[in-house]
Amino acid sequence: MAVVELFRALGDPARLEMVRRLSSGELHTIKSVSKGLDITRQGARKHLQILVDAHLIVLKSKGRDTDVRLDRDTLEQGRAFIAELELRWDSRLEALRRFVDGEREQE
Amino acid sequence: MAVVELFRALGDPARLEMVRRLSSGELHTIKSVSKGLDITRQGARKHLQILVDAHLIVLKSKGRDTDVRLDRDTLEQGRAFIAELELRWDSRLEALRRFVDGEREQE
DNA sequence: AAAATATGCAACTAAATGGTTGCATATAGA
DNA sequence: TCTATATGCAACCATTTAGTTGCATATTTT
Repeated sequence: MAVVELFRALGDPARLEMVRRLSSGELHTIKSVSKGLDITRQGARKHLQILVDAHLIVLKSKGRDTDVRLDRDTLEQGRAFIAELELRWDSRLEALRRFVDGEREQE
Repeated sequence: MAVVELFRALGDPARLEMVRRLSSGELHTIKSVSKGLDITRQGARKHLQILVDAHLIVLKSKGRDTDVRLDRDTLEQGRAFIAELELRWDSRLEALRRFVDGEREQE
């Protein structure tokens, strides 16, 4: 299930921060999105690769540097997955309510 | 940031399956929610503890067994976080569009 | 052409993770 | 009361992960 990889990719402070940065404001390169994370460039690069593998970001080489952009669709899949869980949960409560109502009718 | 823990907790096949089970249908105990996951009871228990620590589930001892229920609020926080990212992303595109329009006006 | 910049890739290490086995305990059922 | 069931807890192990250092390469800038 691809959504597991997605959540796993988001489940790290450095990577989540990167995604946050990418979601807003300026265009980013590997350099800029990695800045100030308190890890080496190579460390940051590994995190970026994990985000790539989870299809959360796309890298595009552009001359000397590499542009990084967020893949909104993947983000949306994650959101939809959670929404689905919530929906199932709500339906479950609804079913329970009906069950209880049914019980009452038996009285 | 608590949402990191949440995503990390969801980023494992066994745990995600547990959450899926909990989201729908029947009431669950530690036993039932762990059934058929191809790991030992103790292994499953560790996963459940991670879900507890991430506030995704709540355990409640009830006689011999322990009820497990999903915490919808935490799920919702995760969904809201992603929604926020998407919103920022969309605003960013919007700002870019306005920028491009501005450029045109200069012509 | 030389220097600076942005990157890639591989090898290595420490710590975290996912899993196990083994043993103890409390409640339910016969 | 005896047995079965559902659980807790700790120690241990293998693998993965997050991080590093070191070196190579391509593109800009001066």
